[in-house]
Amino acid sequence: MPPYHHGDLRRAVLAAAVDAITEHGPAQVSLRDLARRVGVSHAGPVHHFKDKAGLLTALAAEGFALLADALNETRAQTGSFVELGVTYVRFAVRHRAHFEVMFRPDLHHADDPALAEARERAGAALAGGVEALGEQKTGDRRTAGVAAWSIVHGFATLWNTGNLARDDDAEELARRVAAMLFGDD
Amino acid sequence: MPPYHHGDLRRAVLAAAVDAITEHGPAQVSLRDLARRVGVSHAGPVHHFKDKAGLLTALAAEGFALLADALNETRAQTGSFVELGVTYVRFAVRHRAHFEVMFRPDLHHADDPALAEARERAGAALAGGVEALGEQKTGDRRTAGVAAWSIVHGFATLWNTGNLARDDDAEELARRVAAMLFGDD
DNA sequence: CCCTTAACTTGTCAGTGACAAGATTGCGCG
DNA sequence: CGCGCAATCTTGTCACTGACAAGTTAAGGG
Repeated sequence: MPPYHHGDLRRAVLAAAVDAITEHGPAQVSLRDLARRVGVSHAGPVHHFKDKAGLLTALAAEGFALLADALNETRAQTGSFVELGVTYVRFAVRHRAHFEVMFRPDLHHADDPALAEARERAGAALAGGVEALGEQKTGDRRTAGVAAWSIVHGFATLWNTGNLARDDDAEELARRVAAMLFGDD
Repeated sequence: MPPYHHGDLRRAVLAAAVDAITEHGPAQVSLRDLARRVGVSHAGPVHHFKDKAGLLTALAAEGFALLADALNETRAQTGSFVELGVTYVRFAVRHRAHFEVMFRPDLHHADDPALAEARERAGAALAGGVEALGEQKTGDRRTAGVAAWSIVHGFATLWNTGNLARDDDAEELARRVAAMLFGDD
């Protein structure tokens, strides 16, 4: 007989959600299935997330936080924009479930402060990497930032949706693609 | 009393789906709601699409066909890669519902031949635009193609998910971003 | 030791996707 | 002209889902 109190239901449900989404995509996960996986009654998770959207919002926030950490780490280590882009792509591939939920605002509670803050942090980390590029290469800095984000985000999305040939290594191809944007810095 | 046979249910349901997805996102559309909008019983649409996934697959195929047409048209008119990219973005913004479904393979019947063929056609149109670029600019042609697709797809996705500032004009900003990839050709 | 409150369960309701079986209609073919 | 067949649509049903309401259990501060 399992104990009445799970102990760390919130974390367990989030982990189960990652598994379920990785297997079947975010569209087909159900709160009830997650509850079953974790071994808890069908309304258990509701207490922690309020909503299905609440669950996915929490997942998205966690994802942005993880991304921000990863970006800041490679920024501290290399200072290279290309490697920052590779980190972005690596995150998207390795944390596919998080990544898919992060950019699906129709599944979120748009006003969630934790989500907004985490998103902000990740955006700043990415923008900081573009700052490091010389002025002559980037032209307008804001446009350069949008271009940088676009190319790595697009690559990650296309890779994850199976639109790029799978015989390449994602990171290696991403490195060559990112290098095409701003010379090879 | 409406007639027993609708006449063009397939087209009507697809159109209703576009409206519904534009309003509420692809996650919350229900076959039953579409049936209601069109004025037909809840199982009517099933006959034409078999599945919910079948409906979305048909929508995606229609989207790829429209995109291929648009790309081929501007390719015939300008031959400029930048304008091809702008066309890609314009399509994504103007046909948001189609675009969202097109790149969500977890909602499709992956083996649908019509979808594969339409996707093929759009891919070829895009690749053709990159061919036109001089060899010295592109380096490896395959990598250049991936980079081109990535940057316009990423921009379109970020714009549609509300991650880019809305005070810009999408097409104008997209033009500047695309121009950053291969000089300004 | 109590009692407040967080954590979880049980029960229920409307809405959904899928399927089966029946009703209606248009159309080809004799 | 009319008969029958197949496509189109309807009605009925089932298991599953998200949301909510109300009850149960346990933990921890006073």
